[in-house]
Amino acid sequence: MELYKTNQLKIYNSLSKSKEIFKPIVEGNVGMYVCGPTVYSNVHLGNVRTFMSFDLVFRYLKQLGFKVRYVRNITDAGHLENDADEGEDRIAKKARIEKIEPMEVVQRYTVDFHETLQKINNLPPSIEPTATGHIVEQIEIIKDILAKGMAYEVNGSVYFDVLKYNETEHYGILSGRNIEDSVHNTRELDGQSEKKNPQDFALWKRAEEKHIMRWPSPWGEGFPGWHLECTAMSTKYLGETFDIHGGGMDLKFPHHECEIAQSKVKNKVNPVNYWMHANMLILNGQKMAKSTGNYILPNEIFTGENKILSKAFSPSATRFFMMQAHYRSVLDFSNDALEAAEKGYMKLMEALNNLENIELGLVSSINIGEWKQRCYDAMNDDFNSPVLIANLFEAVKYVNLLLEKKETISAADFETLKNTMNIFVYDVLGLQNNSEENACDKLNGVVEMLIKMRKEARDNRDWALSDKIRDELAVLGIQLKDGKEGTTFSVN
RNA sequence: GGCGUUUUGGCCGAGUGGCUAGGCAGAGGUCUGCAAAACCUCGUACAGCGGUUCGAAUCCGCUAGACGCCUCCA
Repeated sequence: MELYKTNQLKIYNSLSKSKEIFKPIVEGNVGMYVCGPTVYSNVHLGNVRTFMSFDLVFRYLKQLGFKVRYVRNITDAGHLENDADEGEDRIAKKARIEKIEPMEVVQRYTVDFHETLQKINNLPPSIEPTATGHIVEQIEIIKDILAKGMAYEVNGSVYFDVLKYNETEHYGILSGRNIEDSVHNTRELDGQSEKKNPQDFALWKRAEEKHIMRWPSPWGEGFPGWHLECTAMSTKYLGETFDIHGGGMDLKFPHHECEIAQSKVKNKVNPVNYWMHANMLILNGQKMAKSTGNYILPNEIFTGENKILSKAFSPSATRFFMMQAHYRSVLDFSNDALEAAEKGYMKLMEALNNLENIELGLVSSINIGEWKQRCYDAMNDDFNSPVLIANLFEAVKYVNLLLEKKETISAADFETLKNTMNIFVYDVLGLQNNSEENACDKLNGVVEMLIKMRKEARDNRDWALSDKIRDELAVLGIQLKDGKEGTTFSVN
C-alpha cells in the first residue's frame, strides 16, 4: 500500500497562512510548479536553498508514493531590469555587456545551474520548460485577457489592468495587501509611464530598436512580460488548477500575485491549491542577492575559495547545513555554522557505515517501530527536516549503543532501522556518502606513508624491512615502482 | 511610511499552554597503557514590560531590535 494512504501530510499554505492537510486533486498524483532561475548569472547559494527546499518536497512526496509531475521553468527572456516596466531585458543587457549572443548567456548559465544543482544532489524536475519556448502560449493568454477587457494596449505594449481586476477580485490575496494602500503609497513616477496606474504590470512589452530578443505579436514586435511565463507553462503542463506552486518568499509579491490574477481572468479558477514559499538565506545579516553583491557561490564553498570560509566543504555537508533549518525559516550562513553542520553530518555518516558491524540479537531493547514513525511524523508536519534530523541522531545513538552491546536488536528491527535510515538520509534528505572517496584519499595517504617509511629503511640499509613493505603491499595488489624521481605506486 | 515575519542557552537551530528538541562548542564521569571515539551526567534559554490562565518561552497587548516585501530578485 502506498505510504500516503497511512501518512497524513500537512503543508503550510501561504494563501491561508496555516497548515492544511494535503489532498491532491487526483488521488496519488501531484502536480507541482516551482519558479526557476533567470539565467543571466551564476546561481548563488541563496537560489540553491530554495531549489533544495523544493527538492526535499519532491523527494518526500515521491517517498510517500505519490506520482509527482514537477515542473520548474528556466527564465531565459522577459525579465525586465526594473519595474516601471521601462527597463531592458536582463538577458539582453548581459549579452550586450559581454558582447555575446543572448542565447549564449542563457546557455552558459543554464549549464552552470544544472551543474550546481547536480553537485548538491538535487533531482532534476520532470519538465523544465523555457520561457522562449512558450512565446506562442503567452501571446494566446494575452489575447484572451485583452478580449475579457482586463488588459489594454498602449504603443505596442499590453498591460494588465490591476484596478479593474480588483473591482471583482482581490489583488493582494496572497501577499495580504490591499491595492488601495499601495495606490496611496506608491512613489509618483515621472509621469512618463504609459500605464494607466503604477500597479498595472506588463503582459507584453514593445521591443525598442536595439532590443535583440524580440518576437512578432498582434501588437508588433516585442517580448513577454515577466509574470506571464509561469502562468503559461504551469497551466500548460499541470492544468488550470494544480496542487502545489512553490518559489522563494521574495516572489510572493508581485510575481505570484500577478500569476493568480492572470489565471483567474483567463481560466476563471484559482490556479493553485497550495502555495509554498521557501525562506531566504542570510549572509552578513541580509539576504543573499545578486543585485547587491551579498552572496556566495556554491563552488566557492566546494573549493573553499572565499575569504569568509576557513576551508572547503563538501556538497553534502552544505546540503546538511541547509536541511538542519526548516524551509520556512530564515537561515543564517556562516563558517561556524557550516563547520558545526559538517561535524554532525560526518557523525551521521559514520553511524551509517557502522550499521554493518552490528551484531543481531533475538529481541530488541529499543523500539524501532516507534522511532520510524517519528521520522515520518516529522516530515508529515510540513516537511520538518530539522526534527527529522534530530530523530536521525537518535538513531545514531542507537547504532553506537548497539555496537557497544549496551542494547540489542532483532534481525527484523535491524532491517527496519537500516532501511529507514537509508531512506531518510539518502532518498529524502538527498545526502550522499562521501566515505568511499574519503577512504580512497586516505588509502593513498597510507601508501605514501609506507613509501616514506620504506625509504627511511632503505636509507638505513634495512633491506629486510624495506623488502617486507614492498612485498606485502604487492600481495595486497599495490605495486611500488622505484624511479629516478622517487617511488610511485599503482593499484592492480 | 504601508504590509508581513521574527527575537530561544557560547554558536547554529526545532518545538509545544503544564513533560525531551537536536547538532556544534564547554564541564565532570565511565572506558582506555596514553589519547581519540563512544556512552552517562551537567550547565548557562526562551528580547523587555504588562495581561489572560491553576499554570506561558508557547495566547493577547505594548515597547525595543532584526529581517522580508512594497523595484529585478530564490
